[in-house]
Amino acid sequence: KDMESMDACGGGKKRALTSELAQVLAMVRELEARMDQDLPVAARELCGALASSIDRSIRIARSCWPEPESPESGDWSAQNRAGGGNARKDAQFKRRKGVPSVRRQVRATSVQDMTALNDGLSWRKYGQKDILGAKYPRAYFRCRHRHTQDCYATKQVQCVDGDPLLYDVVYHGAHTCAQAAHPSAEQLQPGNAGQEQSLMSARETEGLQAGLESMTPFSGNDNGAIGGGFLPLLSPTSLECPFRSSYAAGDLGVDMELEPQFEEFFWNPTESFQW
DNA sequence: GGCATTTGACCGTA
DNA sequence: TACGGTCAAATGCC
Repeated sequence: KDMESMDACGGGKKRALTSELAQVLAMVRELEARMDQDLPVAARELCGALASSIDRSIRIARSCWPEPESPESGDWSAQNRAGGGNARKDAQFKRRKGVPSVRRQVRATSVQDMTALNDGLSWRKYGQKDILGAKYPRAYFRCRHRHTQDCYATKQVQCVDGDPLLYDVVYHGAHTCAQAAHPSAEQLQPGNAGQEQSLMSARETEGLQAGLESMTPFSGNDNGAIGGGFLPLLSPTSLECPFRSSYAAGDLGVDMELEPQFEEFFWNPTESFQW
């Protein structure tokens, strides 16, 4: 019966679930390796990523085997309705043909933690769009060295509907600029976004965050700060998507959906790309 | 003044 | 034709 239900499930969800479970397996193996190497901090971060991935697997599974009485499954359905379905979003993410893309979901564990959005590379915001059916606008960034070094890497950042701490970050194309040669593999590994001090300068970091902050549909406050805290900037009605002007290091979780050809990248970034 | 962001307009794709 | 992605002029900040 489960298999019948699974058949009723969309092929995209099957693939997503399979991919998610494969990532869980890979992370468990990585966790084993790190424990053997006596790297408790790295192992703890991997645990965060694992938890996020498992959570996503559960959500996907619930969408295949609904639990009507479960408020979470209700939220999931509501999200699908609001967004026109994840399949539509996925299609948008894969829209550009010929340009490899990486979809990475970054979760901040608290409003104090936005380190997950810092990938150590220099981006410049070039646009923002309201997306049909999406609660929050999508911000578009491209490599700062686009014109000087012909680096055509871009990324899109969007707050996930229904989860103010979860951000969809979609990377298109690989960096070909000089800065791409500098980020360490650790920085590009899932879960390590905030562990080491970023190569991104303070101003660049602010730029990224300012870009994200600008996603708010209202702008009544200069910088979003309220008495040492931070104004939630994406929702006019609730404390959602709390982009802020500074952040502290902390635990974070990272979810990823990878194009097949990019899966290797996040686990062996230096081997998969010529930086 | 230089640089970054904002935002309306335009373009390509489905 | 609708929508997402990008461009580029306008604007703001340091």
